[in-house]
Amino acid sequence: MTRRPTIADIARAAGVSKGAVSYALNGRPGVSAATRERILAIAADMGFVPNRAARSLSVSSAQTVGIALRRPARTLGIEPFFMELISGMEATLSAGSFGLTLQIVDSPEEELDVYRRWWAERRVDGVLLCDIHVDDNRLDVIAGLGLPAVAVGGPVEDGKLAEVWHDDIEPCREVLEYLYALGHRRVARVAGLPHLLHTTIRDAGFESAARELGLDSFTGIHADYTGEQGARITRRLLTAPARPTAIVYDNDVMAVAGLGVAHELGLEVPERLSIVAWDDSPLCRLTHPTLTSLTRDITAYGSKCAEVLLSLIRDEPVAGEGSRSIQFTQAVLSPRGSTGTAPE
Amino acid sequence: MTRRPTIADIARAAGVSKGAVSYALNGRPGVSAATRERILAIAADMGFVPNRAARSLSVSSAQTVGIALRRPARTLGIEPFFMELISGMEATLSAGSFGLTLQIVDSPEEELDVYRRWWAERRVDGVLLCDIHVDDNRLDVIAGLGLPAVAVGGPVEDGKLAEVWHDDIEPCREVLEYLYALGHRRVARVAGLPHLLHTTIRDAGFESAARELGLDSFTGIHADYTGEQGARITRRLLTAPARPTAIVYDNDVMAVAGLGVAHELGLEVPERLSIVAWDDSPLCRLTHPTLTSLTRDITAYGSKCAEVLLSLIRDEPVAGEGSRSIQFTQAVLSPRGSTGTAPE
DNA sequence: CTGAAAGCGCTTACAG
DNA sequence: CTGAAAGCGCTTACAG
Repeated sequence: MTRRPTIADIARAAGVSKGAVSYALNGRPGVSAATRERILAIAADMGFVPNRAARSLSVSSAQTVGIALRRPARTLGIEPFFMELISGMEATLSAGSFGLTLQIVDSPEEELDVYRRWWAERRVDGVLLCDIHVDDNRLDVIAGLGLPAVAVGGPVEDGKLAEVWHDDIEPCREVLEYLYALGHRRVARVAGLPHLLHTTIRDAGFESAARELGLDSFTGIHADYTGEQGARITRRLLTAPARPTAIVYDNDVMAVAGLGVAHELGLEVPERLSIVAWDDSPLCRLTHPTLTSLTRDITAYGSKCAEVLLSLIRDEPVAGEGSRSIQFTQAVLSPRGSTGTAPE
Repeated sequence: MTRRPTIADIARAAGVSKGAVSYALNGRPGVSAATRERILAIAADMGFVPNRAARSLSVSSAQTVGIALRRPARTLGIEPFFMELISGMEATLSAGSFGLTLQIVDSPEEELDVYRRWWAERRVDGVLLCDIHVDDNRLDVIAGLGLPAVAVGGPVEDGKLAEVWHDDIEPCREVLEYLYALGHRRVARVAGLPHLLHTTIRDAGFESAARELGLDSFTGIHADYTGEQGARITRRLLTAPARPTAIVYDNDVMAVAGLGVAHELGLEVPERLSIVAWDDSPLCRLTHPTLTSLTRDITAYGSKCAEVLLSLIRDEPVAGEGSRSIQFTQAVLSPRGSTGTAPE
């Protein structure tokens, strides 16, 4: 167990004051070039790394960002979305030498408690808010604390928090127009949780596109992103009279489950049923046929969210953006094997 | 932006010294019951939460545990394994009011740098080591630092680090005996990365079980856990002469990809090909047919690893364990739709 | 049982 | 340009 050197050790070795060491290490004026060099050399030689807690206590900054994830562990596990998102966030954070603290919570109340505690403990300098709800009370609480935060999703556009979102309306239209062109007139959608903001946005987007195209029927049923519900609802849809010829899913997991049900019922995909997934994880290329899906770069999205949060924390303007409501690249359709012309 | 109260504020309000407040808050002797009550009431009233950095600096403990994940983001995302593992760890850590710091790294060198930096910064009190390799040099580095750590996997049994592992030999035997009983004589395995310790253990386990059972052929091919490689190798296996009648995969993702290839080649599962997955994530129940798999409770495994690490950090004996090499419940076979009697 | 003081390892005004 | 000192918010021996 090696001893960890402190600035006092360096100061002693260099024959200067602790203050001088601090100035030299932080590239601030107050020491001559020669002294600075000498101090830096000694610090490097000793393998000096500043004690985080001491630094945090002095500058009142944790150099850490927090993320609280709700969802039950089992759901989180299978959703490639979150790991990809976190990977992207983490890459940007560690490039800015910020750490990421992760906590998994069971309820909205617990989540708010975590934010309050983090803030009170000064454990984090900011937070990344996932799964934005309709009338999300977290925004008020966090804005009330004065804790820098970025809403991962939206747009809420109430000005309380910074947000990074993508247009979901246009992709809805793109999907339905594509299916329409393939001859589909009865389309169903297995949607996400109804209280999530992006679900309601997609609800509206699909509804209006379906109306404008004049589809014979468009049914939307809300689910919880799990394979179980995806399978159950698909089974119900496919065994009803006048079943849909195409189903659009709000995530990849439910789409894979839906494909399984089609196999189970002996309905060939895409000959007798077309399937479209939202979120193009590797999961969509695992199946046979591969799944047509709405692709977005989730890792890049996570990076962007982290980048905006760092700007906020550093009190800098967000690079290249005029407002705190930032639109990210929208999802685009990647046609694959699971979609084809509608059966007559 | 509310002001965060400090012990000085409480001391002033209670008319006592900061020391007394600290004793009262931490349940230590040094204050009368009456004073303690009063201080606690005032603290609660002010919504006092101790500043983490100040506490850490005093007691020289970060109340935080670190985990560094290697793998490319894309692979991490789709592997349900890691999110489940992290969920389990996090639950135990937050129950012990420890935080979890997550960093994703690109190379073994970077990973070691992260540990060294965490240690030097006193940013974490211990680390959880994933993906234990054959001749894993991380064990030496971490033991050298004197950083408390738990190896998630093993057994390495060199005594350098605490470890939580499960017997992989017996499950290998269980799978092959099961397939043998179903009449399978030509079995293949799509294995994990060859430098991972558990891969080599399974290699040996399968080899010896195959020999003892007297299978006609047992082929093992190493892969990288991705769907792409799982699919490619499966395609190669199934198009070769004297193709196997059953394939065992080292993870769920490759097994799902393998099932896709079977569909693609028009080989009915399980009539003409049986498939077994290792690690029973919800992914295995998403497909049709559902996948027979080796089930282990990964969330509970993560919890156990965190529990052992907390014991180490607190310098307590590990509850109910005699040594630092702890065996966890082994995986058991969960037969589902993807396995059946061998074709004649 | 209680208070005043020193210390954890940094940063940062403030004098020389 | 440099040094001595105070301060961040806790904890903890040490006197009374």
